Amino acid sequence: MDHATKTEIALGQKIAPPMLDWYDQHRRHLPWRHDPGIKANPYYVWMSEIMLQQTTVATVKSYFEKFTNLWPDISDMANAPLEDILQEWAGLGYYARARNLHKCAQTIMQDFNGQFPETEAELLMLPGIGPYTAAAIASIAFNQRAVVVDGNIERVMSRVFKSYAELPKERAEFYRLANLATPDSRVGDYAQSLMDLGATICTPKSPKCAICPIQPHCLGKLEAEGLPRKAPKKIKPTRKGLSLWITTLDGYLLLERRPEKGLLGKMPGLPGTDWIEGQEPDIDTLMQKMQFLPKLEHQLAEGEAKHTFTHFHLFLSVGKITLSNTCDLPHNYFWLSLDQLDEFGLPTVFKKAVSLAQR
DNA sequence: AATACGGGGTG
DNA sequence: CACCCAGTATT
Repeated sequence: MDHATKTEIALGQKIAPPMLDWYDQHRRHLPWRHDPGIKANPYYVWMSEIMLQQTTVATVKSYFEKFTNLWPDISDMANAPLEDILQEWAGLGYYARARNLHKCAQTIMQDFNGQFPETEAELLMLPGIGPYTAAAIASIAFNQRAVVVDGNIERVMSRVFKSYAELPKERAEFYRLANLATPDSRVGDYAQSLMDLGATICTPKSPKCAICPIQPHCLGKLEAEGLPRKAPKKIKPTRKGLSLWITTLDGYLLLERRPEKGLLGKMPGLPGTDWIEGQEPDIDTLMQKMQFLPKLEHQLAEGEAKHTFTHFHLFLSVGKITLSNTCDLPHNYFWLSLDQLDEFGLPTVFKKAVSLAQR
């Protein structure tokens, strides 16, 4: 399983010391990052790591501040209604993270007496915590040796060891290399130093090898920009859909709560058709679904909202309907006062549709 | 092993 | 526009 050569072992051991020195000198202040010598707040470490999954530091900062102000500790988060958490998560994406955040907080209150488990294996069993996050929390919050491997660290390892392993297929090879480089002490600082390095110096394009603290040991520096090797991406198909902007004369907008599973699960949104590849939106089926409304003739807003999800492009048109007043609704629909719309937490695709309807 | 799952920033 | 990002859960 672990067939490291003596050369690999020797190289691995050269990485942590200069990285920790560099971290001590260049450590960035981040809202969730504890000062040197101060104990980490596991709740902050957990919250930040969940938010940072596939999401940049710049994007996360304001969300982290908002969440820790609204819910200062794990019991506050566990007791909050899920709808409130989704409302505040809106715009950050990957909404299963928010649902799992809530579930995880409740699990920790019920099964762990409100205290985070400190081992990688226990953390791994919690909702929303996978191999990366379990290792990150164990090392950063509890100073346990754990092999932390994220996209940054894969890139740094591929370059330092000049590995031609291809992502995502050979992810295990980068774990093996990262293990060779992981020290036994200050593991949390070490993991964060590598991630900072990947974000600022060992970048995907135009890496700044000239100022890299481990450049003297780096085997791949001459071909850094070509590493790591990655499988070609699939092309995204294009889907089309129609959303409905249904308002009343007394100033309410019709919204629906989306199903728990699937895209934008449990988030609020404009009612509309399914989003389908290769055919026009199925308006007949939509109108049958909206039979509870007194009037169904819509007027098409000019243009389309364009939005790209992880695995498809969307062209969304908007049909406008004006009703004289509100009416009774099925349980997954609700009226929102237009006064509250601007600060209401809608997924970005629906924010775009709203701005189209309001033009 | 492959696919579903957001959105913003960058070159 | 394509690529990237402090990945996880499901199939």
